[in-house]
Amino acid sequence: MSLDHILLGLLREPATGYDLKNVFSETVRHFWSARLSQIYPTLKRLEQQQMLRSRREPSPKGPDRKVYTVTEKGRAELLTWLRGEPAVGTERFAYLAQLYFMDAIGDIHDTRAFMNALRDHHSRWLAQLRAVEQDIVTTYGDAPEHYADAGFHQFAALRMGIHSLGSKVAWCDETLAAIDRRIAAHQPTGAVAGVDSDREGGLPS
Amino acid sequence: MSLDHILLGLLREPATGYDLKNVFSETVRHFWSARLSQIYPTLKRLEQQQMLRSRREPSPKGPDRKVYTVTEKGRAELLTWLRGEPAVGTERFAYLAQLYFMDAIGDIHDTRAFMNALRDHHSRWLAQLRAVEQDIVTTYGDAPEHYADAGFHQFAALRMGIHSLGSKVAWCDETLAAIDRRIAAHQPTGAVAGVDSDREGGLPS
DNA sequence: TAGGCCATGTAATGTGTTACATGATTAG
DNA sequence: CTAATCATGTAACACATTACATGGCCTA
Repeated sequence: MSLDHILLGLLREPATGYDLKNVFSETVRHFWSARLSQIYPTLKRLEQQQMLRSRREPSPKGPDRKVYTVTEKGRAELLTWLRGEPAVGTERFAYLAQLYFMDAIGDIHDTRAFMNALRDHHSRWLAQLRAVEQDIVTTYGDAPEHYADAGFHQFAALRMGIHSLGSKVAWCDETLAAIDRRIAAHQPTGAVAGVDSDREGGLPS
Repeated sequence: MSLDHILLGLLREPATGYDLKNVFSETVRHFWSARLSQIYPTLKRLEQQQMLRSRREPSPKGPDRKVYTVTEKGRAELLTWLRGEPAVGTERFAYLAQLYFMDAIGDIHDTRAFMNALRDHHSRWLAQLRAVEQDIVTTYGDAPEHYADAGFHQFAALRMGIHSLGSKVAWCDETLAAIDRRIAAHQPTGAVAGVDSDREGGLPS
């Protein structure tokens, strides 16, 4: 149900599906992904449910714009969601699933390459978030407690990304180091292949 | 597509849907969630696609068990997925979306309660993972580079959870402290309500 | 004139959740 | 006798992705 609420939240001011997609890719993308082709039907449905209202406007460039506004009912729904419990427990990390089963390949070098790619991905993303943070701090100062309400909340969400990605980069480094020790420990002794590749050798739950 | 692959990965040994659900809730649950009612149809589909094969067996207790085994095709599919790029970019944090828009409530105390609940959740979960880690270290030693292949990979996945949750607890603490400074800065001065609650006052992208 | 951006969507398919339905065995 | 665990699923609905479809305006 969250895309519904995100769109309601984003519609502080009237906007079109296209506008929302742009705002999305500038901000919300850091913690949520959605395609334009999902946004349009969702807006349509929210209008049917009287959460939104729309009017058509001519556009300077391109076809008519369909501008959406939140109704009272929509705002009430947004507030209900915001006042509810934190929506936890649905996190899914597909790449962790890959790592978890990666012993099936039977070559630790594949795992190394995988972790390297992950490190790279996370550290690029972290750099982006840090740049956004720098902009904010430069413009608004480094005391978020004095930001406007919206800014304060948005900054807090940004900080979570920075903490979280930082810890993931650290984890990648730790794991890469362990992989290297593992490779070093096995390679030079000329150990018999398969000695350690027992697929039954999992961990206890 | 990932539940498919997770089930293929989990089926190192033949097992039933019910067995898989149990293993799931003991291990994979840390990074993926799925209900039994999703597992059954998925197994059925994988069998139709010749990734799995099944046979019926009488059960000591309860109805017949339907035991699934991975076929060559299924194993090939698993390996293809494992050798692919890390599956990143689909992370969704519904609670961050809530926080991001929470200024709409207009009361920072709601945000405080929210962050507190979040801290609580994350620190409980962290404690669980640390307990699992303790068990492993006690049983297998503290040098994961010497674990068997499967254990090594599983331990690495566990470590990511510990890093990541630790950073989230730290983030909650940082944010709670900022909230408290914000409350302290506004409360005693008797500032005019709304002075800081300009909903236009977001952050630049 | 070619490619990108503005701006709208639909159709088909795939994935996931919730609720419902059944029934035997075992431990307290 | 009651509740938990074992063990199977279906049906309806909700949510998301991919591919397809259209077409004008602006810039290089």
